[in-house]
Parts: sequence; structure tokens; C-alpha cells
Amino acid sequence: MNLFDRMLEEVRGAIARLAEAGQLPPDLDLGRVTVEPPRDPDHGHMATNAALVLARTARRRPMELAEDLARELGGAPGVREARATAPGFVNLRLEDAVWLEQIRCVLEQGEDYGRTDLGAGITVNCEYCSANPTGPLHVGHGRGTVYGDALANLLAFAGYRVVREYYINDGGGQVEVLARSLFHRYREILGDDPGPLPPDAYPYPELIPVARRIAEEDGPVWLGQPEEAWRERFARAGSEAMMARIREDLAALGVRFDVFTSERRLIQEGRIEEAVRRLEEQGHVYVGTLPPPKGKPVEDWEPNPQLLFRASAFGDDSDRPLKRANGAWTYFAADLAYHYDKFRRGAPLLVDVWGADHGGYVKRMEAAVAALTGGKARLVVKLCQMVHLYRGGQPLRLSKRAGSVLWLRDVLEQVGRDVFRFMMLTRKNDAPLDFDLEKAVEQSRDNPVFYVQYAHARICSVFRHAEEAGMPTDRRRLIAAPLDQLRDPGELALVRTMAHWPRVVVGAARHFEPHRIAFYLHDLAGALHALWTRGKEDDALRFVIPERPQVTLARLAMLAAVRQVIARGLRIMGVEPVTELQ
RNA sequence: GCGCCCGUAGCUCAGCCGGAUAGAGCAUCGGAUUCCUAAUCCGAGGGUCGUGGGUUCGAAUCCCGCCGGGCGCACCA
Repeated sequence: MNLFDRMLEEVRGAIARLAEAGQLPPDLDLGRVTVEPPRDPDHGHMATNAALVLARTARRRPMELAEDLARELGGAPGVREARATAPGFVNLRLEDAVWLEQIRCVLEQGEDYGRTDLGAGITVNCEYCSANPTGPLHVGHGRGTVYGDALANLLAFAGYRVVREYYINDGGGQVEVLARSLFHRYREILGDDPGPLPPDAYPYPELIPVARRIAEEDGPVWLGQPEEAWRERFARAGSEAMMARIREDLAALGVRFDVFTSERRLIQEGRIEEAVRRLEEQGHVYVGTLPPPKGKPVEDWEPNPQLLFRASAFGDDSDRPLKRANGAWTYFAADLAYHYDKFRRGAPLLVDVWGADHGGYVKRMEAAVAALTGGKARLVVKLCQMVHLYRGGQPLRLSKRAGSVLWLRDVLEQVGRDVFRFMMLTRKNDAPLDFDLEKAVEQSRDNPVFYVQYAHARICSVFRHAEEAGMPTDRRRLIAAPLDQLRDPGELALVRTMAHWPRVVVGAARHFEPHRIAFYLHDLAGALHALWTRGKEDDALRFVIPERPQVTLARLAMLAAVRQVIARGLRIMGVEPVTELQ
């Protein structure tokens, strides 16, 4: 249990004692009682709002109740001071030893320090990336993929059983476009002049080798054939080749999925009919005509009766088509079947990471999950906003039409996986993100990646020096270090920041916000850098002092613990901690 | 027109389930390097938290209106 939860228990105990003594009514609702670090460190290490929250129902003045609580808490183990302050907070100061003991916890628990059972072993299916198999990943895909991957790491650390899943959209119209694009290249290769590339075709040169392989394997047999004859062949070859390329891109990003699910396969296995039948049984499906779209007028709009899902009964703004006017299943129908499939594979919590341009799709998917699972599954959709690319402060103008796309792979080659991953997590998911290729490569001081990496590397450097000086650095000795040697306010501030880690994990996991890890690591690195510099000004504060082995051992233990927490945080972000920078 | 997201310092953004005098980085200005990595540190200036109401002990945070920006709005994905 982390320190804040431990103190919350003490607060609850104090409230129970007051209730027993008749100074508080029994059975108060303690749901809103919190123990948090105060914004202003002068107020103490922790503060509880208990008196403020309970005053009304207890019919007590907040300040008086706070004073009663402070009196009770003053005697709690590890509490040095408990003081009531206006308007009714109780500020707590803990014994230094309590904080310092966290060092030993970190060293003993290692990678597990900060792990929580928040998820209670519940299976969560995280679906992210899921880029169409029609081309390589670009930078926008990169953001959602990094976010999803870090979120999956975070949830796993927070006690969920995590399934990482990629949905391959290989069943719809976009792979037919891919097939036509490939066929165009195929004709070019075989000298059967197809004319200029049609405007809706994918212009990527990455398609040329795929077309060439078809030409080599099949020869000219498809020339002059109608689309129905070659579509399947080209669509299959194209999507498989592009998925192979996407898997390479994912590997370059350091992302691994547990499951790849193919839309085409879901369709072939009759899953759509199955899911729609289930909705039908519950009376959520009907044939009807939707009103015309409200946005820009659609020129070829005609009122058509369609098979519809009664999404409006589940909070959506309108009912949604399951079949097109031509009778084919819609993408939504397949996606609905897909989500039902994920639920039936054993995940009551479904997390989808989408681009912000799919925001209009959220409600209908939530409605579908609610209807299909009878409310037994919860769908959480996280939208990632756009990435704006810059180079040296100048916005990068890219246009798909002109074929000037910046592939993720190229960016990774330029800036490196770790920089890219960290930068993608320096904003919360629903805020747009500026990414400057030049600054990221520069490794300049306004690059937060290196600020954090530098802290880790500095600690590694201290250990190298300690070993050269013949100081013990093994884990066993560090765990037994005399932590009471750490008395400097800077040391204690660093240790307290480090001890916030379990809290950060819980907050980040509860809100599905891995960016909080990045901001926390920046703070922790800052506390380390500050302490470091004081050692340059005052010899007594240097980490390694050969003449004072006890102090040195305690400081090395502290540094080892901080390094452990930084490394853990970086790994959740999918960033490799470095041991030196040059 | 409707839905979702956003609006916090000159710029880019944090702000945890409502909490105390609203924070960080960049930029500007002033300092710190014999010695564990200066890719660092210390300090200063800079904010009506878009705006108007409401809820309450307390609102950047929750609710409503308005203004401004982004995304989306049958039969694509």
C-alpha cells in the first residue's frame, strides 16, 4: 500500500474513533475524503479535506472538526505533526524516516514498486493503431500507436490483464481501391499503358514492388480482364504486403500486438449476421429511411430504406445504417460485430484508440456495445488529436495527393524511437501536438526526453564513479544502507517526489492518461538535477564521498531507488533508459 | 443547424475525484562550471484561468448560456 493510502486509512481510523466517542455521527460517507500532497509544500507533506467534507452532515464547524482530527492524527504512527488550518484542512508532516523507508521499498520491490491492483485482474482489450492495410504507417498513426501502447503498459502495471489488439480493415472499399491502384501499376509494369493514375488511387511508390511481384508470378493473365476477375487477387496481395510493411513499422516503433483480427475473416465467418441477429432478437433493428444529412448538402442523396440499428435508444443522436442502399454491410456493421467478438473473447473493458476525425463515431459504437452486451461491457474510446509537423519552426506541408507523405519509418530514422515515443506522450491525448523534427534531433535543452534521460544517465555515472572509488554498490548492501544519513532538505524533497510514483500510476491508469507519467518523470528528474548541482557548490552534498562511507551508501541507495523509478516510468512509455549520454 | 474536443503567462502546455497564494518548459533579464556529465542548476519579471451566470465552506476544475478555434455529420473507412 502506498503512503497516501496508508494515511487515508489513518484518517478513517481517526474518524471512527471520533464517532465512537460520540463526537461524530456513525456511518458517515467517507467517499469524498482524500489525502493528497498540498500544492504549497509549506503546508506540509500531505493534507486531508476530511473535516471540510464531513462538516455538513456531521453538523460540526469545519475548523473544530479539523482540530479534533488533528489531535487524533497527531498520535498516528509516522506522523510528526498534524495541524488544522483554515478553512478546515488538516496538514500532516510525516517523520523523515517514513519517507526514507520508501527507498528501501523501491530497492526491495524493484520493477514492482508502484504496481497496484486497481485493475483487479480484469481483462481489458486495448485496440490501437488499426491502420488500414493500404500503406505504411505515417506520423499520425504513430501518435495513436504510441499512446495505445503506453496505455496498455500502464494498465498492465496497474493490475489489469491486457490484450493488445490490431483490427485489420481488409474487408471494405479501401482494399478495393488498393487493388485498383495495384492493377494500375501492374499494367504499367507490363507495358499496357493505363494512362495517368486515377485521383482516388493510392500514389505511393511502395505499391510498385508489390505489383511487380504479381506480374512476375502471374504474368499478363489479368490484362484485359474485368475487375471482378482480378480484384480479389490484387486486394489480397496488396493488403498482405502492406500489413507486412506495417508490422515492420510497428517493430521499428517497438510495438507488439497479441492479436491481429481481420475484418475480412469476421465477414467470412458470418460474424456480422450473428451480431445483427442478436440485435434483432432484442428489437434494436428495423428497416427505415434516415433523414438527409445536416452538414454540407449531399448532391446524390436519395431517401432509401435501409437496415438500421436503433442507436438513438442508447444515447446516439440518430439511428445508424447496418446495410447500404445496395444491400452490402456497412463498415459499422462489421465494427459492431468486431466489438461483440472482443467482448465474447472475455474482455468486459474495451479501450479503443482512434484519431480525432473519428469522433463522430464514438456514440454509435458505445451504443452498439451497450446493446450487444446488455451493458455488461464498458467501451472507452480515447481520441488522439492531430500531430502538426514542423521542421525548424516551419510547418511541414504534406499532401497525400502529391504523394509527399512523411512515413513514420522515415521519422523514426531521423529522430530515433525513444525520442519519438517520449514526444508523443508529452501532451494529453485530446490536445493537438506539435512535433518539430529538427528540435527532436537537435537534442537541445528544450527537449524533455533528454532532460529525463540525462537524470538516469547521471545516476549511472555516479555509480560508475562509486565503483571506481571502491564503494559497495550491490543491491544487498544498498537495501541495508543507513537511510537516516539522509538529512538534507533537497534529499528529502527528492525522496518525497519519488514516493509519489505509486500515486501517479493510479491517477494515470484511472484516467487512461499515460502522459502523466512523462510529466512526473520530468519533475523527478528536476529534483535530481537540483540536488546534483548543490553537490557542485557544497562538497558535503556530493553523492560519493569516500571518507564518509555511511553517507555515501545511503545516497547511493537513494539514487538507485530514483533510477529504478525513472527506468520504470520510461519503460511504461516504451522508452529505453540510457546509461550514458555523449 | 447538430454532436464531440479545446480555450490557463509573450509562445507551447501541465493542473490529479472541486481545495489553500494557479505551475512547468521555451523566450527575456541576472547569476552559478578547480571537483560525481553545464544536455544542468539558482533567481527575477510575466496570468481577470475566453466570457456571463449557477451550484457551495470553497470553482481553472462541476452545470447552463454566449464568444472563439478544431474535428465530424446517410449509402466511405
